[in-house]
Amino acid sequence: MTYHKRGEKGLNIRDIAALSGVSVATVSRVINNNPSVTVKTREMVLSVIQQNDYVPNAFASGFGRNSMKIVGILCTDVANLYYANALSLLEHGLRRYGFDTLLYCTGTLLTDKKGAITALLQRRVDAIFLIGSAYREERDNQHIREAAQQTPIFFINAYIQLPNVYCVYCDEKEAIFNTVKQLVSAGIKDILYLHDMQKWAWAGSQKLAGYKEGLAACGIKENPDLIQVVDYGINTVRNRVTKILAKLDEGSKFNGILASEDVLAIGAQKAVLSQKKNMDISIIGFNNSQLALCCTPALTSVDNMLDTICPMAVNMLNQLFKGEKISSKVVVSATLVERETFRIDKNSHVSKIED
Amino acid sequence: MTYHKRGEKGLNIRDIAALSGVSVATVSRVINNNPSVTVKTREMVLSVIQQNDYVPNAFASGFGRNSMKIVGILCTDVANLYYANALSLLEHGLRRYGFDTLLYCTGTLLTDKKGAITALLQRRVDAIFLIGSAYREERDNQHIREAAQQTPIFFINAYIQLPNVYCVYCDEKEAIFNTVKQLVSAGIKDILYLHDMQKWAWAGSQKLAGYKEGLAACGIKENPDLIQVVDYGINTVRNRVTKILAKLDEGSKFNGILASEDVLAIGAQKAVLSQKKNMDISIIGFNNSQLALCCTPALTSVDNMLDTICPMAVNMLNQLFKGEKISSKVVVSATLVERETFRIDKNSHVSKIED
DNA sequence: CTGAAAGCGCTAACAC
DNA sequence: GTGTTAGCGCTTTCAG
Repeated sequence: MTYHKRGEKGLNIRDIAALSGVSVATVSRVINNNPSVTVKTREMVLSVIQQNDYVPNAFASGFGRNSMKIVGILCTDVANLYYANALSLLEHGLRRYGFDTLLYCTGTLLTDKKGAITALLQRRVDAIFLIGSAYREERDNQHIREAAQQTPIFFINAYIQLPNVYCVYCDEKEAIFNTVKQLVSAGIKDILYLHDMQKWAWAGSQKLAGYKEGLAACGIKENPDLIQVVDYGINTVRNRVTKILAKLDEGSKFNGILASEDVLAIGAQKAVLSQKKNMDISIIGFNNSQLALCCTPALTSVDNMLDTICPMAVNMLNQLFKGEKISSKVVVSATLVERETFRIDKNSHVSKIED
Repeated sequence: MTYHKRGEKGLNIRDIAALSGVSVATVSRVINNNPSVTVKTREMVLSVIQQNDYVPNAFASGFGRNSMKIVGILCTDVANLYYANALSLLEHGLRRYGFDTLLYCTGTLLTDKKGAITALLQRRVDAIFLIGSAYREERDNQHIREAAQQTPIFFINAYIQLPNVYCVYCDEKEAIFNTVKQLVSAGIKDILYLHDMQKWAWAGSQKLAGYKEGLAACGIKENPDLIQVVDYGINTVRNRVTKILAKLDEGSKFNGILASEDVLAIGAQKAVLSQKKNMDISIIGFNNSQLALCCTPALTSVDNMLDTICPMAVNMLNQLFKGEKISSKVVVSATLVERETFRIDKNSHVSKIED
């Protein structure tokens, strides 16, 4: 790290200025497309830049300008299709507005989540996106509050009320609520509800509440045996459901399965498919991921609208930077994507579900 | 963008120095855990930092140090599980070495791929990772060569020979070759090969070559009808295979399917499953993605070893920075993950495949 | 339209 | 051990 010497790292703006016989200010103007430069001068400088393969240093530039044109995105795990999808949508949107994306896969440990936010603050990112409700801590969100004092924070699919944080999410409680009603309208009244609670507490409890209230709204008494907390994973769910199916006759029975995640639904489906007897059980997943397309019969799934949420959040960021006022909370409704494991029309004679 | 004034952006190192009654150098030392500072002074400064919520500017720091501790990662599409997986593995590895990850999802257009590389160069990233063979252009890789003059480039699962670029990949040709041999040993001699050629030309042709050579090695004459170029997508493949199955009797027949991607294999599986007659067709996918677990029967798939490739590449980067010599090319062998759609033991009486 | 010069926040010689 | 100070490469006022 020898100092006081340069050149090994390529040319800088000063070199280009010298080579073009203009000042650094002019070169800077050319680089930044500042109109107040003669066409002649501009082309001159440009050609010097070309010929010398000059690559302006974006950080020095952002450093001077006090904006790095970078936003940080946090998710617990990109290898999970849901986050990968959200990330993909956000990244594309942000790039269109000229922002680069700094990615942090934090896992679910609080210290790591905090660490990522601190690092992002040190990087002086222009904004932070938090994907999923894993970033809304149950107890103490002080670190979010503090971070938001430095830079705007966007929650994707989670809600929390804090200054300078903006939440855009899908109403998953309502989504489950409606889905339950649709199942019931189709004559499916005994619904096994599968969810993985341990993480993402907030979203999990929202969905569960939707299930319970949905049943209540239909005048159905909830059966505790039909609410199953499972570990995330196809096989664990498969085993669990297989066991439940085995003692079906003994007590609780069900003719529908609603899961808080496609993976769980698929695990359940495998359990059902492996039964000897040909059971007619409707299954509905959640997230409408690619996985829902891979299983056979293809999984009907609740779409939590990442396609609309993510671009929306990006737009909001842009408006914010333009100085416009933006809402601190926007919530969109989910959509049921019907595939082979449940169809509204096929299962009932009501073609529309009324509220 | 008012200049010549500060404070609105928070404190800087000079403020902390003043508040602690020491010099900026000392504060810098404290921040960077430089041991040559009295415990007393250190704690003093630290407490001042704490009390004032001072957040050092990582860019100014990297700027001085001439390393941003950032690496750029390019992939064509994070929403694709394969890339998401690779990204996840790389990101984790890099973070352990203190690097942040700048993500670019470039798509497959050359201009966008070039643009991303240029942007990364402007960001002065410490290295660039390119995931997948989509970044190895068929004709002209001049931009890669030039970029590599500025910063080391790592290809993940692709090979190209250029100064300062390092390739770590899985020998997919060999993988397909061996798989064909295993199928044949199991008595499956008529193998429908499904691949999507249009993009990732290099990887695609490698695999195809593996298929052809595999057949040749087994003394089987290749049947052009059994080599199908398809578009990526479950349903398009499903339709294609359904058509082929329909006219099975007319000409070509097959009792095995080998696909260059799990998604294709799953599409084919759906076609097979929907046949009336109970067909015994072995299916093997490629990538060993989560999708392979979702379908029923679960898909046997070739694992191209991202789990070993990615950490390995990260290690190499680290060695490179430590000044050690690293190999410009490391290639690992694939592994066949047996699931329900094909089992070596079940299908043949050879428990081991000999070369 | 162009140039001179003062920063941006931090690092690392070098001197004490 | 600690302080002084000259940069890092670029932006932006302010004069001209």
